[in-house]
Amino acid sequence: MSAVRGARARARIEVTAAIKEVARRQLAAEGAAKLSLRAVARELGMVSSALYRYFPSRDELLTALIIDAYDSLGEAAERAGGAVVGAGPVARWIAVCEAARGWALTHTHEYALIYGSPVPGYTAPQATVRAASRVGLVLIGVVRDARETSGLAELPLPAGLRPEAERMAADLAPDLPPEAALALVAAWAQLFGLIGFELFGQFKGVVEDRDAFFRHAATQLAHGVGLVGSHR
Amino acid sequence: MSAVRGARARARIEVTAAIKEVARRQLAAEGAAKLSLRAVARELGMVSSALYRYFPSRDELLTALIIDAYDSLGEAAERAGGAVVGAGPVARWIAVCEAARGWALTHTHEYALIYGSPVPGYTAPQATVRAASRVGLVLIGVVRDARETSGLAELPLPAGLRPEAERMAADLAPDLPPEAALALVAAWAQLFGLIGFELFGQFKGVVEDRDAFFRHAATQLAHGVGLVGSHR
DNA sequence: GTCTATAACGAGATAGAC
DNA sequence: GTCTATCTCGTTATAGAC
Repeated sequence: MSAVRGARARARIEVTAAIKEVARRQLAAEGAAKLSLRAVARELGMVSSALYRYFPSRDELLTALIIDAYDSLGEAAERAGGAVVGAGPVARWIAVCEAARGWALTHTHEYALIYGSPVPGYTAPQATVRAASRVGLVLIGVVRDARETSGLAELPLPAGLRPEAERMAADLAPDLPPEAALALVAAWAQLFGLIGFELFGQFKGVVEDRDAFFRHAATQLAHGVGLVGSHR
Repeated sequence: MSAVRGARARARIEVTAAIKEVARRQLAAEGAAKLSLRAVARELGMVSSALYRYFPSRDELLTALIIDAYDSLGEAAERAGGAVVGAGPVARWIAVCEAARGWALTHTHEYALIYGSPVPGYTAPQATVRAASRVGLVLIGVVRDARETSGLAELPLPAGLRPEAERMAADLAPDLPPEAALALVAAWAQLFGLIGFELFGQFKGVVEDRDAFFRHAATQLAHGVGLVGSHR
């Protein structure tokens, strides 16, 4: 009985994974807007109605793909942040940024899914928020650790932004000073500006040595959030 | 004869404009991936084959929309940069950034078209490059002027990046020091990271006072490219 | 209980004959 | 330029296999 349940559960997991894999291929070929349950079913040798046992709607399949993408990126960032605990905070920051960029370069279409144009007619449910925040949390962690070891540089905080910055800090990192939370959110967005521009072709004809360019920009971002010290 | 030609030319311009306007509405409703000449024709009461007299293919229509979007954004940035010539360089920089953000907030779908995920199966032709560079040129102009008046702060230039930075400067702004060109390209990408995150919903639940937040981030970007002085 | 297959719906796109 | 026949799609109801 429980063995049967186990077998069934295993089969279910496998089919679910196969569906998502094929859907990701479709994503790459046709884009998220044209992701079609029928085409996925066809490629799997199933009938479209059978997919509804696994995903109650096309939008739920999209949501699953989005969450998977955020988690995959988040895991890459977390791994990178954990692998260099011994190094200085700037080096750790750069490692996390480079992990995010590396993931994006090897998962172009999943990146487009989560950070590119919204899919028309689809609105991301609350369920995606947790996964979406993972990279940001890693960056926060780097700054938090740096504060305890090397210390943080002084950061500006315009009077008008103090309430906003304090709310941000309360929500995201209660142990950090508000100006650090503020700078972190900005750096977080700017990081993905760099990655997106490279990925989506805006650097064509402009930036040649993209590895070195990114490393330098990431270093500047690190300084922007108050990290200090050599990046070696 | 020439009057007829004039009338014909005028009609052609009007129809072309109408086609693009309807196409932009489609862009908003269905996304660029699903932009269909047939649907545009239907909405105009024309037959799809008639559209081919104006745009030889769907891709050419897309290209026209992309160039229009870049030009519209570029014009907004240029106007903003020109309107505050008297002010300090930081204020000018912020004005240009805010113009870009303002345009993006009021032209969400056109923004998605040019800075969002690439349209599957479409590759932008060389013809889009000129229009795409306009915002960047305005930012370069602000730094150029600042260099002659208030001067620029010192900027870092890692040894390994010197060749890249010199090539950038040669291509984009031969009168600027290489480290300024480097910082400008990074700031340019980061600016659109901020705008894209706000537009595409990444700031939901994170940034509340978005006007003030953006102004602060833009100020930091200004400092990042070496601009100095008050932002009043 | 859990799954897959058949068939159908209403809507929309598409190709080709006329 | 119009019409029609044939495709696609998401989704549901239903019936039967394991």
